[in-house]
Amino acid sequence: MSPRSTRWCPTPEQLMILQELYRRGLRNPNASQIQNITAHLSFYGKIQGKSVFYWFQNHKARDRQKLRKKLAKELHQQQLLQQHPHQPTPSAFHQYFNCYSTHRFYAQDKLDEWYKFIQGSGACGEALEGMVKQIRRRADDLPKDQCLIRSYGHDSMMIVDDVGPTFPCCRNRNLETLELFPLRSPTLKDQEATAV
Amino acid sequence: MSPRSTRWCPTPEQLMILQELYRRGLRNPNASQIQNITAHLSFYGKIQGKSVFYWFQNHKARDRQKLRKKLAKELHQQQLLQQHPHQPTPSAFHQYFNCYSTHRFYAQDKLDEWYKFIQGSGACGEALEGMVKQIRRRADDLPKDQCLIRSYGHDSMMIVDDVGPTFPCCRNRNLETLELFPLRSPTLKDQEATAV
DNA sequence: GCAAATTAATGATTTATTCAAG
DNA sequence: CTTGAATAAATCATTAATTTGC
Repeated sequence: MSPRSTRWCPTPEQLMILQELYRRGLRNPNASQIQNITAHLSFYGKIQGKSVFYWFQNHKARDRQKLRKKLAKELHQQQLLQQHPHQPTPSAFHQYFNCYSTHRFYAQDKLDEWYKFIQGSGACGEALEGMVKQIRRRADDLPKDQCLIRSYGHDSMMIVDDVGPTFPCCRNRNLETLELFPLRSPTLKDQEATAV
Repeated sequence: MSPRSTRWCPTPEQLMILQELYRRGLRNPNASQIQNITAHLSFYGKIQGKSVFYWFQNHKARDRQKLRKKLAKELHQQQLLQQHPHQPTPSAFHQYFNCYSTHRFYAQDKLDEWYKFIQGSGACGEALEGMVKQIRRRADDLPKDQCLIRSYGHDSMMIVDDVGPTFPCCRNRNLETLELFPLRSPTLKDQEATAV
């Protein structure tokens, strides 16, 4: 690890300003514009002109990329619908399972549901294979009666509940056992974050 | 439709335990930690793992948010005192705009007034930024010739309604000009305005 | 005092960003 | 550069708390 980061770390204010400028349509600031913006932003924290330049480059690129992906996906969805109007499609599965990531808690029966869904989809692209593998991997090292897995997607979900009965041992414990919880000491990242 | 509550309502004991864990530095409990905590907490009342997960997410986020706001306010206050010793401060604006427990109806010219005030305050705290965002968002889908803005309490939320020809003063005004108000300072505004 | 109206707080969800591995 | 995993931010929704008008 390098002792000092050489990389620009935008403050919330700086980010807000940049985003606002972008939102209003600024895409390719010229030299003097960059200078001006940099001057303003430096009020909120150390910053160089190149950072402003890079920020707009990156932001624009990623914006476009996102848009392209979205359109491609929609198009693909439509095509699939036309071809196999009543079968679960890979992209449907993708939407269902893999849109974006969040920590969620799912019970075993939800897992089974997913397997069925994958099977029913009749699809076996690489993406689905990977997903199946992931599910299996996760499921394998989970307890039988309740599981905690990482999952994705929009759908409403089954949550592991009633942990009580499954842990009779805890019933008689008192608060002292809390001492046993492995308390993570704040990481550097956390400290930075709270120090902002 | 379930008539009963679906949302976890922490008991005082549960809350105390969670807060204590947080105080000791626990921020992102992993799966097994969550399971453990849930088991313990279920001794004091019904609770699901996801609630523990969410609690830490929310608590951490709101903790940071509070801290950020405080720091930003202090910093901003200082800056204002140094730069514009006799200009309206954020708290003055807050008083002006955010009187408790009133809802008032404002016409377009009032909106303009607010923009000017915000502008004049030279302020750029989160609260003001949020307000500008709100105003803009609402204003965007308003009819061109009339508007009605309703403001609620501390949180500076504004809701815009269409109320028919009640405010003749607004009839000929046009919201587009709102977009042109400078975000932070005249120079910035000029830049992006030309860039659009 | 009380009940309706309204605000504030916070649980729950979704979306965006960061970060690192391949 | 792409992708998956982790986290943070933004937002939605419900409940608790507060205020207000009678």
